[in-house]
Amino acid sequence: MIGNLNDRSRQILQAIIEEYIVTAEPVGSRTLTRRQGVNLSPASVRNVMSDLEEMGFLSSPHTSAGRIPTDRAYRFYVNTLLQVGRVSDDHEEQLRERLPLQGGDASRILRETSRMLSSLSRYAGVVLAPRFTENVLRHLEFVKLGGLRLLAILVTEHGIVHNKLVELQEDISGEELIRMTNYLNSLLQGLPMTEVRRRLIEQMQSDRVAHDALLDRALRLSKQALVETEADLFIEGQATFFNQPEFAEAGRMKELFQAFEEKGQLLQLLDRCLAADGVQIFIGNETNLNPGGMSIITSAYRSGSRKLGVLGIIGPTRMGYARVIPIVDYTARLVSRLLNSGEQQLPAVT
Amino acid sequence: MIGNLNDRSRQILQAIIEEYIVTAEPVGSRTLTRRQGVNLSPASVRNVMSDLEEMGFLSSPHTSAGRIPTDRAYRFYVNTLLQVGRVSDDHEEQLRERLPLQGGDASRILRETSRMLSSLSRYAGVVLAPRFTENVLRHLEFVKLGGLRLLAILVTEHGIVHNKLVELQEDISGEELIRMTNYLNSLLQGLPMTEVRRRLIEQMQSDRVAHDALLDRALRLSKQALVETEADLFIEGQATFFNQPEFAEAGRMKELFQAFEEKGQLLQLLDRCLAADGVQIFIGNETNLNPGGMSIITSAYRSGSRKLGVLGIIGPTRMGYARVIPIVDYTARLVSRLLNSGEQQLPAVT
DNA sequence: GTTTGGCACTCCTGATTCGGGAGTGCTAAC
DNA sequence: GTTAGCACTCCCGAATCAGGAGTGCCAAAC
Repeated sequence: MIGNLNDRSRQILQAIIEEYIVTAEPVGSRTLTRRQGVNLSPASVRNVMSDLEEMGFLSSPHTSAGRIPTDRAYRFYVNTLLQVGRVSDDHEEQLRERLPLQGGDASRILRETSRMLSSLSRYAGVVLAPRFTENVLRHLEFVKLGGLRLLAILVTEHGIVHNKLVELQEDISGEELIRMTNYLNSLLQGLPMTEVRRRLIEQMQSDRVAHDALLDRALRLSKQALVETEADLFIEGQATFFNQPEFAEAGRMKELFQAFEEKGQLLQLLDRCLAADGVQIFIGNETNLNPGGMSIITSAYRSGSRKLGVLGIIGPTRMGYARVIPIVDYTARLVSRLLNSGEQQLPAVT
Repeated sequence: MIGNLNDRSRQILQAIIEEYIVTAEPVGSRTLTRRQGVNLSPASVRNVMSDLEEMGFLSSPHTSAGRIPTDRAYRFYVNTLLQVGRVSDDHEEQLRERLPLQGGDASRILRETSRMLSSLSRYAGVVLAPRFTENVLRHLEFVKLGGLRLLAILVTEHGIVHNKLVELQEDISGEELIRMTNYLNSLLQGLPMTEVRRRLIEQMQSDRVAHDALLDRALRLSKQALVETEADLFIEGQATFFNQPEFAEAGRMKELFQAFEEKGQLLQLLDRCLAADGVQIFIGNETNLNPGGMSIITSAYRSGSRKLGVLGIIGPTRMGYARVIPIVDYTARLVSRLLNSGEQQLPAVT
């Protein structure tokens, strides 16, 4: 049934969608004919619109209003009508210039990415930081704090730092700590996190460890430190939703912001996005987000073939897809490069 | 002029404020007399109200509406009328139970604190993480990432971790790195950050360093790593503002959320709060926040006599001060204890 | 047979009107 | 000093109304 549209219907559907994206008002036949590119009488357009409505591409808020596109229409639009261009030179320049933050560690770059996504798209930007478990361990360090508290610091390949507090039952000397750290690093460095866990358990049963209480303790401590933490999620530009008339109603807006604060739904959705390749687009109800009427456009950033995380933008379903898709696409590529190589133009140190 | 109020005026002012805090509607003389505790006729009340208005404690939105308290009234209320109780047992229990997060590092505890502040007060919670510069350095570590990138990790006394990326001009061996790290730690550990900088510069001019290129390099690297980062600020429960009728208007709400996203103003304000002792209250315009009509109640959390950061709540000026002040006060004490000693009930490790 | 003009009808929207309610200030009586 | 009474003000919500934009359908035109 989809795609079962002749040229004229497509043209009109496209015109309606694009008009609606700009005005946020139901589009009437008359309005449409005034648009450049539609050379038909209102009555003809009405016939086509009526068909489109029957096919589920349009709906009317009430009898004598214009039509608005359904989720299905947007889906069709994105899949077959839309032609995506390249990112504009200006946007490209801004991204290349502002993303490689001076002395920025990975989290700061990701947060700034979220800001940039928002400011360029004029919707909200989202960046899901690399899942801890999907990463390669670069370094493991224990730092003694006051009392019996020990801070475990884990650094992944791409400079993402995680830390976790563990409480000791009995004190440990500085030398023991160093020995532990050395042992663990030689054991675990360079392993993907998924491997790390396995290696720990394996090692616990080895002879060497059975005869060395300190090593045993080290393994148990690091197992503690590896408990998965909640994923970091940067959302910036939430306030852009105040510009969208479809969220003008206070109740909707409240729901929206509560969803943003809670993050659970969003994390789930972004996990789905992470699974797929290339630019992902979820439209309206496809997102399963609670206050409906939102779409999300994402792309994974990666290191070689391994996906690190996901970034993109969230806006109303009535969104400038053509404009935004290239931004997301380009940003994902750029961030991939930034996190991987030393492309950052940092002030060098001798 | 302030305090120049007889008993009856005070009683009435208090009644008006408390009524307005609950209803968010201008309070009329008639309404007030129906309130328990006011045994006067509406006409008498009107006389008093008229006086209070002239003194700047009340204002009327228009001729025939009731009166609403001015900032000045709230200030008077907070200073002299209000009697602050203790935090409720239930709240105390919730805080003691949920704040010592399993394996939570300091930032997670602070974020959770912000959430708790919001959920108990039903306003927005804010927590300003310890300023880097106000802290004592516990440990300094360099981790080599891919290429010539080096990740500097700084841990403060209370387990706050900062990290910064620096780019090397020429490669460095693992051994050299260890030597560097050892040297720096022995030099800087235990020093307050303000001292650290001084010590670095002092050391750079010493004989020992002049004859050892590696040490020189180490000093320069750590100087880079010490560039101040923006302070972390956790705001949770922003959506509570949707429940406040005075922010119902979309324009105000938009301004509010933009201010929250931008954080600059808020940081400034919290810095002011950090300067003072005990529970700080800024009312309405005293906050200098952009969308007016907000108040903030804060208290510093500390380590011994040194203040680490500030936490509190932000709500509309029309806020349940009596209810909220004890929450903020207690939370600040609790967080101070949590960050300082090993009071956290973590699963122990042998 | 597609396209189009015409027409009756629907429904939202914004402006206007209007009465009730709540509150005020003033005055005079207690 | 306190209070009852009274005239007046102003907001607020409901009701009304006209205008505009849009629709569906039909019949004529191409």
